[in-house]
Amino acid sequence: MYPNIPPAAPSAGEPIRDRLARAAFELFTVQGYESTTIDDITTAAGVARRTFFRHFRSKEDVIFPDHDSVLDRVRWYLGASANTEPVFAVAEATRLIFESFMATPEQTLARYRLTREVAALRDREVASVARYERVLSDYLRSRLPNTSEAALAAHVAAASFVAAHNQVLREWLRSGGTQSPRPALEAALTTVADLTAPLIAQSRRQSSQNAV
Amino acid sequence: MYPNIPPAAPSAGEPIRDRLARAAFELFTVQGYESTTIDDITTAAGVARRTFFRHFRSKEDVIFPDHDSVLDRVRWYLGASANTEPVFAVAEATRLIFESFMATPEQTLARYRLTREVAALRDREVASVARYERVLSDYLRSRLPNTSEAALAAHVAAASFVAAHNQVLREWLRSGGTQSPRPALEAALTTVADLTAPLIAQSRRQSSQNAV
DNA sequence: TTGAGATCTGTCACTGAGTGCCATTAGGGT
DNA sequence: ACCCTAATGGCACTCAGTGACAGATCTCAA
Repeated sequence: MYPNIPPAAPSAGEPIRDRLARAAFELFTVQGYESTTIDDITTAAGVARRTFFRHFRSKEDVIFPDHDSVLDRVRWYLGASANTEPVFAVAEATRLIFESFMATPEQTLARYRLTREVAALRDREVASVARYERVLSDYLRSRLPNTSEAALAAHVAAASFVAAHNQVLREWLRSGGTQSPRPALEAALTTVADLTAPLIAQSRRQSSQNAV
Repeated sequence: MYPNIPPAAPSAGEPIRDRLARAAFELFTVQGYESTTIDDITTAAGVARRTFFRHFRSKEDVIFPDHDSVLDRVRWYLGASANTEPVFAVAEATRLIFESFMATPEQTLARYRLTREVAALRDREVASVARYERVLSDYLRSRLPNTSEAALAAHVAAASFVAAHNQVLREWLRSGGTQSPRPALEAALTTVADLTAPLIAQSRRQSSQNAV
């Protein structure tokens, strides 16, 4: 005799974490994010309510799976790029981020549809992006002299790369993920690299301290 | 006979909304954000719990007062700038945003101290900033041809101005608000304007459609 | 002064997210 | 069979946020 009747949904040897994520996505898209409770999700996945919070920190977390691991990979790459041209390294880091979204296109698309409608999820997405921007600007600052001009250049360059990334990703998402976005990404990265390279180079040269 | 005994704290004719905000700031800084409940705030302000949510949408909202009205002012200004040079208008809009923070310096400083320590508040701050960036890029897009190069230029320029704004504000906050940040802001705006003006100008010229 | 209408507040009950604690179960190795 | 560990179920609890209703306050008009 089993303590729980297994759920009707197909869920053979699928890990509980995946079952929860799949159930959550389905319910969110069908009946909306706010009107889906954790109880709905866990019931659909055939597990106890408490188990949900052992796999995801919050209800929002089930939508944003592995930003942390991507962040770690980006940090690791930049940590190993101490002798690379800074702007080149940041461009490559941006590619890493972009490819992490393209690794699971259908999930990225589903998340995009949700974030367009739910303000809380949009804000969460924005917060994740800000973390990437932070990693990029921290790296650039580490490669530049400790002046406020250099700090400004680092932040502007990081923000520009992230903006380019987002713009290409958004356009791909809006198109429904039809064509490959990589050529557009390369074009955007080239534009931003050409734009920011002089700014970074200039702030590297001057050891003359700060401003105003 | 009064239905409630007035609280010990001085709170004569002060509007309830201000009483709540003041009590919240004090409690947050003394005993931390998470360990302060709405009950703590309303008890300190001498009002009912329900009243808090009539003045603020959420617990976080009490920290971020009037972003909406600032957004409206920025939108209004940009709406009236249909004949201004786009980059100049965005620079002026950035000044508007910056001055809205400088209008209440001590509150801006207190909020900064809180956002440094509480992740939820930091994310909220980031979301607010993203809304400003959105307004700027929407304006730029409205002033540019409908090509993907122009969209990219608009987003990169908007992100650059916002990054410059944030960098100057952060440096002023870190310094404890000692000197006037306006010269640094002007220098940063000049840098970013010089950087993005060619990008915007180029995307205005070409009516040749899109890329890739 | 009085009364009608609108606005604000107090009170209560409720939903739902998230946490702490403990018992139970499953699996793995000895 | 026996431990040991990790994962799950179940329960109780705190707290944010909302809905509904009653009471209080204010304004304006007659």
